[in-house]
Amino acid sequence: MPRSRHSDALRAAQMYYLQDLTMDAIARELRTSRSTVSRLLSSARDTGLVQVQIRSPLDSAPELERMIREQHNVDVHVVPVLDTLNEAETLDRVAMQAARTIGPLVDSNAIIGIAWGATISAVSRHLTRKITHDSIVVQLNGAGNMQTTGITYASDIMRRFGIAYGARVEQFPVPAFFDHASTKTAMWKERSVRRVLDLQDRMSIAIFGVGSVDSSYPSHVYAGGYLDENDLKLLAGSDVVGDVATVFFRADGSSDGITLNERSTGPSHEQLRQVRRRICVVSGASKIDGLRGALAARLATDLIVDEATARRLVGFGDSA
Amino acid sequence: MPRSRHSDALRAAQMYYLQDLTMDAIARELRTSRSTVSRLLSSARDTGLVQVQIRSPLDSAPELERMIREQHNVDVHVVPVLDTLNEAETLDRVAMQAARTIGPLVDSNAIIGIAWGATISAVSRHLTRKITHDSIVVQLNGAGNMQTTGITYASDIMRRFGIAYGARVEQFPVPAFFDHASTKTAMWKERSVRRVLDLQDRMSIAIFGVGSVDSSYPSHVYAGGYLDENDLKLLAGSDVVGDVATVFFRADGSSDGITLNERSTGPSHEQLRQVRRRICVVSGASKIDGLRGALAARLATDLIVDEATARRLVGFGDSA
DNA sequence: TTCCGTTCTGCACGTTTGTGCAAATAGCTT
DNA sequence: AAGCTATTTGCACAAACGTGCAGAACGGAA
Repeated sequence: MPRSRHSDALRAAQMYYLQDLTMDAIARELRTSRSTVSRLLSSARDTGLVQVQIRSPLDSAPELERMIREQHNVDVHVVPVLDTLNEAETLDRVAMQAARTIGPLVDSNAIIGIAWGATISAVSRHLTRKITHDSIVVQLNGAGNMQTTGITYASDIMRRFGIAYGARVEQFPVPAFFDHASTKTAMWKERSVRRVLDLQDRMSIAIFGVGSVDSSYPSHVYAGGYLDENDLKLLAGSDVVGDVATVFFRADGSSDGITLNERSTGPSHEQLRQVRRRICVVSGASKIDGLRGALAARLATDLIVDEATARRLVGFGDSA
Repeated sequence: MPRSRHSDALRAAQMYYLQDLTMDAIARELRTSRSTVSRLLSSARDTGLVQVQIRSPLDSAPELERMIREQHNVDVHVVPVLDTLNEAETLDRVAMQAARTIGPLVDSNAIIGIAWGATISAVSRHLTRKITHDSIVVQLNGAGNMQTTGITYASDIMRRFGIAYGARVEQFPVPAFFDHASTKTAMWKERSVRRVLDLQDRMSIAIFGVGSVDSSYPSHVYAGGYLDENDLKLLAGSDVVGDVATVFFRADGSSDGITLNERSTGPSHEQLRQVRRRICVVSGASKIDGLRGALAARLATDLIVDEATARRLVGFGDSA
């Protein structure tokens, strides 16, 4: 970047955030206008030059967070939102806070696995930039369905992550579900596919939402033409409560004997649990059953969740 | 710490910094006035709940920083200041930025060694709080002189560090220099003194300025009645250019044969070099000779310095 | 309970900051 | 060099913010 532009942004940021000067004073030192300084600072913020972090000392964390942390053994971030907000607004705010919470966790040489979905799509729209080296963003599960190849939707998400972290993007150009398990077996031996699977094996961070069967704001998976009537009947008959990356589970976290999973392209739960950092983003109380299942399956090490859902999770529906 | 006050500050901080809401919107959600939110946020900032960090990606660091980093093998933070500012203003801004730069380096269980002096005193006035557990702040060198015990001056500095990091404070109630080296030898065997020396041995962070002999803004050491005429003559006759924690060195970093050091209560350079993180704060171009010596002696791992002095250090006195 | 000292709150005002817009500048192409 | 487009700049205005002050709420002590 224009050498002087970037270094001015750095100087301005230091003076503003570290020395408490006003933009006016900075403008004079930099011999430019105050508005330019305002813009320099905002560019410093969203190129990740300035990093704002909120560190709630664990021992003074609110009751709610402590309870979830202990009951489910996850690092939890409760996003404060009025429970009167509608689902879309809540999602937006959860997504924004999630994006900023994820930022500091991403490092150079990371391999970041991303599951597509409404929640993660929202997150991808709020990422702040952070320059890393040799990071890779890898898609966790196929996005094709009967109508489309799903490329644009999923790849937009992937691309945004790639841009934000300066990372290479590896798409996964397969359908979400194969029609026949045998096709999957065959494809999984193809070298082009293996390359992606190998990356998934080595990923250091996974980021995903959860699908919930009874969600009133239904996940793409259940509504978007990924499954046919037969599949849906199958699901209904097997106590499935939700999915992570199109791999289904029951309320107790188990997933053995769910035949649909054999045709799914997402990573098995066992494989997912190998990942050091597994970040689950959940917004909306209707996902509560799916979330419970995912936690029971120990799929997440970190949970970012709106306050109302967090309350439901520990049992009390209203005030603190 | 009224439970609700602190947790409101946390919520407000999350909404403001992580969700980009305005204070007005936050006030409505919290059912309070906007001004209260403003105050909540500022308390969140200076209790360390909100941490602002500036991370200049090393490879895009300005020329100046890179040169110093390579020439002297230190992690350097150049504080941007107009070179037209007077010494006092420069000191203030360097001190503020130093305080905020040090913050993130302090962790729980740290043993922090502090040298008193005009520079560190200024730093101590700008520390932002950060809650740690079981940290200890230990004084590196005595502050007594012929007129006073030096207790109040040095202990104010120490106390401020202690408060900022919630750390226990260990003073060092000895003079800056003994009149007789033999007294030092004797005292160094006393258990009350040993306790402090043992802490110094185990310190994980040391924070100090440098004294420079020719400083036009003379260090306390050279002006404050710590040394008598004889001592000063001794110094003049031995090529001394400066000191760190009242231990002197020459331009090449050597300190052998400087007899005054045998009576000084500060840690030997050898001992200081054992410390993992050694942060040197320097403000004012008149300290350049002292700084050069300190760097030659490899006393610092981190250097925080004003821009004008940094320029002099690498040789070009003016513009970039 | 009343009293008094302390802390907290909201208001009002002045200051600081974000941003649409038009002019200026920089970067390319011909 | 001229011409064209894409950025960048400063201005002016509106929005957002910090803070002194006076009154309210709180927390003991008598």
